[in-house]
Amino acid sequence: MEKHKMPTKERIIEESLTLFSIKGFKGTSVKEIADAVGIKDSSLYKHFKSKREIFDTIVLAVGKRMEETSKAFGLPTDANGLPGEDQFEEAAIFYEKLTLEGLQQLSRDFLTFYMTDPFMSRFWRMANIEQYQNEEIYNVFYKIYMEDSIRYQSRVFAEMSRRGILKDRDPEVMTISFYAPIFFLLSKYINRPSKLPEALELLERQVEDFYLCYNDQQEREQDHAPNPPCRK
Amino acid sequence: MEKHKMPTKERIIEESLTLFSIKGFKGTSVKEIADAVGIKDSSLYKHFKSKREIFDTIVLAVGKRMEETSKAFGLPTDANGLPGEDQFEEAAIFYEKLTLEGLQQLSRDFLTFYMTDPFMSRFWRMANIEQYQNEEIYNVFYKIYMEDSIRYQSRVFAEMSRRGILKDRDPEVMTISFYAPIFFLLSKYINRPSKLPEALELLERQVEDFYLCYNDQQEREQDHAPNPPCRK
DNA sequence: GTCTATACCAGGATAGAC
DNA sequence: GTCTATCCTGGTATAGAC
Repeated sequence: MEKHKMPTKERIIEESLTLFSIKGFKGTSVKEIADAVGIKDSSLYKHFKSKREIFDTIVLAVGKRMEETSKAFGLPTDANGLPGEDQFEEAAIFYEKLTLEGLQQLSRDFLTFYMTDPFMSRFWRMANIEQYQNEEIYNVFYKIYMEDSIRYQSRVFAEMSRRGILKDRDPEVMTISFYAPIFFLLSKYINRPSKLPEALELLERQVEDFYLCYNDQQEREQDHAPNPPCRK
Repeated sequence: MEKHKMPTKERIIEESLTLFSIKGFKGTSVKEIADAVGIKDSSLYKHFKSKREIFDTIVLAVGKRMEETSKAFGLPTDANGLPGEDQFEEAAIFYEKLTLEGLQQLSRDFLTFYMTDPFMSRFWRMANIEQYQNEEIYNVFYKIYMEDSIRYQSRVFAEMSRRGILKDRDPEVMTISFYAPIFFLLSKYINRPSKLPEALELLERQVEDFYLCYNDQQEREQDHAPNPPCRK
């Protein structure tokens, strides 16, 4: 464990996040945090001037962390949740991946990341606990997980429909069809990281079916005879 | 308001649930509850012997309430989450409804119920807050919303595949495809009941698309020429 | 930057009058 | 079954020695 090499301030953040993500802000005492870090509660105030400040620091840190990592999944990176029109090269990464294997890779990485990344999984839980009480957390949680992702991916999927990669269906609906199962599995398994394989197995079948439903190139292997849509 | 006609004990339950669903158990003080009810905090102990007892009473009450109402949606009603084999007449209600209109009705009712039912919407939030801290709540929340629903509906959908109403796809996948968007919308809108129409509009499109993907009777109107599956 | 000691208050709960 | 008064614990935070 290199934990003991970490500066105390970071260790406080670390242990606080763990505790907040289980017991919530109110449910966690300063003494518990101090105990976990291995110092006296009063010493803690040399690093932060209040318990609240620890919490706020975490929220801030997550904001930064998300921005860094969101690019890895081709998610929007600026403040209002939409990439500039000229940022669409990033989206191109998506298009490349839109074979079944690419989609599965992407969704698998996404689920694995949120379930196992020590920072993100704890933040998910903390946000879940605090969302109704804390305006800022609510906005972050709601915006990141339920609005930005959907809005951005809708545009990607719309573009893919235009290119004939996906069927010509409502892009927002397709996005939710793709994203909601991931969100559901995340909610279900976030607290049981040991069951990640089970979650991934389910996800794989889910994405396979998504592809069956919405892929518009059913004869790709043979590379001819573009089929008519099932209906409409 | 007939609130004032209610016995004090019920009013305590009532106000506690509201507060717990926003601030959590730890975040809610006995004084806050008493204030909301309109009595002194000490008086509260004539009705419950501790704050914990109020909480437990709510959890218990919800358990009962759920059992009563779950039947309305054809959900399982016994302890282990599966209806007895002889209970499958209940499921028949499902089959009847499995026109597009029936499915939309069902999902609409479901979402509306959880978002607007004063008891259920608050319980959802409370369960969400307390799930990581409270074993019992976790089990209830997890079991009801993420396991029982899926397991039961999977069997219904499997039966429907067998009858040629739905395509012959993985029943569990179909169930999650149907259920996850509802779960997602519930998570997104549970705290914003005024946006119910927006949620319902999204849901309608979602279910319509589900039907497009999985219904196996694409030419029902004409009642002939059963089509081959899109693939496989 | 960690400790001990302490101030201070809020929250849960009880006793006893009415 | 509601009140006032009170107890006690535990939690946040500060002061000051080392």
